[in-house]
Amino acid sequence: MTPLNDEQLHQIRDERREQIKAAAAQVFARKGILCAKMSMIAETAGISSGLLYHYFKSKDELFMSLVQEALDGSVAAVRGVYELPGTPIEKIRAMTEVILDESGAPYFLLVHQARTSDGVPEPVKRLLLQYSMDHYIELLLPLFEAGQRAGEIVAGDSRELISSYLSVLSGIMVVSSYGMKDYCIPKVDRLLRVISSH
Amino acid sequence: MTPLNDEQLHQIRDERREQIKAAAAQVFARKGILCAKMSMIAETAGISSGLLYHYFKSKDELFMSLVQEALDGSVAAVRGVYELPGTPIEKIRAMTEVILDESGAPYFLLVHQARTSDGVPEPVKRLLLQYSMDHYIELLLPLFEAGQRAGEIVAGDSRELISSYLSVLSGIMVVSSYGMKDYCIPKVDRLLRVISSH
Amino acid sequence: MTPLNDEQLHQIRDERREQIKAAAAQVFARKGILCAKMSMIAETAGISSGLLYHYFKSKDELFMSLVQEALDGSVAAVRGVYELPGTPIEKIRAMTEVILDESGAPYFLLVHQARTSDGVPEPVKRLLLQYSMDHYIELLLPLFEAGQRAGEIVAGDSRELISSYLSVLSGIMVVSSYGMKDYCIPKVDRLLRVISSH
Amino acid sequence: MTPLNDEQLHQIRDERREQIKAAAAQVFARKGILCAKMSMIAETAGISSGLLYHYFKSKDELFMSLVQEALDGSVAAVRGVYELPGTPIEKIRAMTEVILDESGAPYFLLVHQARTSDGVPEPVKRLLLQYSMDHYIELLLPLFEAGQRAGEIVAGDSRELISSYLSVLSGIMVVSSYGMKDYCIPKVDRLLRVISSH
DNA sequence: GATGAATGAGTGTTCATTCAT
DNA sequence: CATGAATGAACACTCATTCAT
Repeated sequence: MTPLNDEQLHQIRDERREQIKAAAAQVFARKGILCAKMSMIAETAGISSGLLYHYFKSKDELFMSLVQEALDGSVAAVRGVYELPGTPIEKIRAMTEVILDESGAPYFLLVHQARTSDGVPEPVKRLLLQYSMDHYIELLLPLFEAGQRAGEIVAGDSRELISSYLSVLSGIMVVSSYGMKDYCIPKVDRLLRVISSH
Repeated sequence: MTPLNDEQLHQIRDERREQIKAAAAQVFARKGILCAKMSMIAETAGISSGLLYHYFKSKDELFMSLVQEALDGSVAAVRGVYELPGTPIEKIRAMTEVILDESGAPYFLLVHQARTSDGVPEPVKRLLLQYSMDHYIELLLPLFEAGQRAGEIVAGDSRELISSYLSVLSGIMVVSSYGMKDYCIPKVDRLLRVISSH
Repeated sequence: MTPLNDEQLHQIRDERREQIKAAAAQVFARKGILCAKMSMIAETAGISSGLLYHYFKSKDELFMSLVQEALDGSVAAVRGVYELPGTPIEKIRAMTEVILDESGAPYFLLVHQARTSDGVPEPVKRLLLQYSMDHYIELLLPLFEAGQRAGEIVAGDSRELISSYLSVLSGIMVVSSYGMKDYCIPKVDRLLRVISSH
Repeated sequence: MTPLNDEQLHQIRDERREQIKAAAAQVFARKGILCAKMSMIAETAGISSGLLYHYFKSKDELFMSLVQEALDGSVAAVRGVYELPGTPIEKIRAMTEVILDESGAPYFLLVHQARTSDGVPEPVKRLLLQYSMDHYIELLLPLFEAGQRAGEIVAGDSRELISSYLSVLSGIMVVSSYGMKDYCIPKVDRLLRVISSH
């Protein structure tokens, strides 16, 4: 009796969800929650605005699901640094390249928007508290300390060093995420000078 | 009962305009054009929203006049770097400190918003074309080249160097402009490592 | 694999229609036309919302078919009062009990909704004109007049008496139809006092 | 400097609020919260829909303020019964006349809608708990008991008697509140028969 | 026959802007 | 000059209805 079997239906739903999430990530990243229009997300995704609500209960829920995913991904990416080959500074260089690789830009901006915009729903705020910058600093601490011991990274307060480096990277990501020619993404080697002992 | 004379009226008018612009700069910087509400600007300025329209024809005009001012100011500030005492790198260090000094943050953010937000009125876009990053690069070129000749600044493509440095500074300004504990403003010395030859 | 024959199809169709009408009566009675959602009717009936439209062209048509049925049933019920055993007042008492018996409540409410809601489609309005309160008064007139002649019912304008009694009954049905503890259904004897001569 | 003085402003605001409340009472009473459209209230009040929101934060708040007022008024009216002249049954007759007087109908319906509709905001539900039917029964208890002692009111469970009478009255109000010729408001004497000992 | 994905018109609400005072 | 009441266009979200499968 069922005209489309469960598997087909499931596949359609999944595809649509991904299609919507991709469109939404782009729009939210650029505009922030308040300024992002659902109609614009729908248009970007190539669907009617009504259909958006078959897949996500509300703008807030859609935003939250994206932020959740971005945060999970970013933690995984940072954790993954330990699997990379090479000395500490080489690992950091590889991680930096991954971060600056523009494919992750929308997600970076998304989290930035979530951290800095008004109108962020309360559940997202709670989520962000769990993924504060300190969280990332702790994740990277062993790596930087190893680098310092190896003489590859300048001596000094490691947490402050990591915080500075991440702020620089975040800043670059944010300003360069708009596809504007005004800002450029510096070469990785230049950025590494901030922390390397040369 | 005595009607105010022209001069007094003019003075009131000027004071009000400044009062409004200060409030608007703050609100626009934090929210972007689209999300900044005229009512919020009025409230911040301590006046009625209706009065806003006696002084500025529209939100767009108000925004544009602020961007104009911020751009003029930033050019003046960058030009001023040549008046600062010391060697090239010392001048750059001083300029960096001024930029990162939070007092200039609202204007910086304002220009950033103007460059990256949607909904920016066409005249503002034209304005920004005249003040592209290249414009600042040209202004700073003699200084950086002098620094390179003096051996204070790493050798290499000076334009690319300046562009990278400005992007890093801009990024830091943007991410740290929200008073969030997540991002930190690195020490100036750390940032200078990006360009200095040590 | 063997396709169902016409008779079986017809039977399925009829069963479905009844299933839908039962669900719809319940939902319309509680919410009114405008607030009743087709999705809610579908869910109550245990079918997909799309299927609703195989059986009823539109919400309005579904509503109208229910109202038609409820009106026909109510006329039949009132006509049936003459078949009941006993004296006029005993017949009326029996009828009152049937009316207040909650099993008929959904249909009663349905007609009430049809009479009082906005958004009632024009054809339904025309239908209701044919089944005005006067129609019921005429049906009951012989019974009440017999009661008056028998001294069981208070003397006076019989039409006004019937109208008052029906209004009281309708009112009770409506306010008590929500399963709320705030309103109670009075004992039949109490209500009969309105018309009985004691 | 202030162009309209506070008093004038206050007066305009009060007038508008009353104008809106009158329109809203009418629309809410007829349609219930969910089906009442703010645009319709605005139209009924003769103002733009935007202006509604200068005076009431939301549909819910508007609804609640009306329900609050209606409940306060109804309690005051019932309490006022003790100030009326005459014997207990005469007081009740007077009170009944006041209730059935159509001027209060919209408020009656409003409370009815609040008690029975879906979509009633939580604060209103809490309000209604405080003004349950039991509340009114307690208010009227001394009066009915006095009537019973005086032999004017039939003996029996007074609370049940009051509850029945109020249900009958409420029902009449509700069904007759739509300005429909189908239902009539019975004469007060007829309704009093429900409780009087004759 | 049966499903549920898809659409689009309509509703509650916000906000830039105007205007009477 | 100054106010805030008033408007209307725009946006988030809902729901009757259609249609491919």
